[in-house]
Amino acid sequence: MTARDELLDVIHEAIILFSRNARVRANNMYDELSFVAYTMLSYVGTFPHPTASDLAERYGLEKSTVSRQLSQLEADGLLRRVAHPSRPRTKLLELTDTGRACLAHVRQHQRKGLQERLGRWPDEDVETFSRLLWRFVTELD
Amino acid sequence: MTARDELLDVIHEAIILFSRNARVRANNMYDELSFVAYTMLSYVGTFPHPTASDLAERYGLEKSTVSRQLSQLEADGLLRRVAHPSRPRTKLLELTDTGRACLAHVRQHQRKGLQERLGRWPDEDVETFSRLLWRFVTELD
DNA sequence: GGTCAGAGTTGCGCAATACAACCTTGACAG
DNA sequence: CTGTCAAGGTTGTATTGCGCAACTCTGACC
Repeated sequence: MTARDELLDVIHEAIILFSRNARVRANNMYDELSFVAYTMLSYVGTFPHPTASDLAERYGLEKSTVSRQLSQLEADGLLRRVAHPSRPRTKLLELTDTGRACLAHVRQHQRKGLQERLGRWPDEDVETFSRLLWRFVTELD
Repeated sequence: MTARDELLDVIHEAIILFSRNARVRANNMYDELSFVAYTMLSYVGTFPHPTASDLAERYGLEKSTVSRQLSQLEADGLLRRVAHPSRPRTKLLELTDTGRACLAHVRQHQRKGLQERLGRWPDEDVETFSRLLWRFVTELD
């Protein structure tokens, strides 16, 4: 086993801890939103007027899954599905005011949590970590 | 919003992608093991003769969840629950030969996958990423 | 001897997800 | 003009992972 292999194993174990962790902490992210709910709201907040299919593609989910999640969010008054101006079967997603407020609130909360977690990290490490982590998650061909 | 806040937001979005990703890829990790199954086998492989409670604590899971997963693994012939020499109600976990082989196989596969994903990363970045990621996931007080 | 704590297991229910079947409507071939 | 098809979603059904609460043992301690 090469030195690089050992690094890969550390990364792999870290991924597992990471995922478990995320799953556990996910559902009390902030007790107004579940992990999935937040994920979707956040996407709509960042890329205005996406379709359900966009979401499905981005996160590798089934369209049925996305559909149901969106129904829930709509029922909760956090987003709307509005008709596409030209394509009739297509619906565009947009946040309601409540949704926007809720998102901002949770984001604030998240940022604070991360800040605490990285409290003693020097800026330089945070910068490096952010860059490498982002490269890692988007490195999918 | 400070520069650090922006980094935190990148990290946060990366975490989301990461988790979604992990969840999706998790279940066809290698079609012999589920994500949870692998997680537990791997732990037993690394820290010999743990108890179910050790697993629960490590991964922040309910003991009931762990118990059921272990039953499944035992039924599949991948591990055994053997009596603790002195504490009667306690059971120690150990891999069967099949379990060990299966674990080695999946690990090999994982390593290859990671290697491809990080193919063009210089050793130095892999080293840094490994170190920071590990620090991050274990930074939980 | 009676209560208690530790380690697990089981009953029950929920949430996220996939897969497959279906609906609706525009587009395009003949 | 009609028939087939693809795009975008929704609904039926089943599975999986998980938590909470109740329960079972069994040794320990007062």
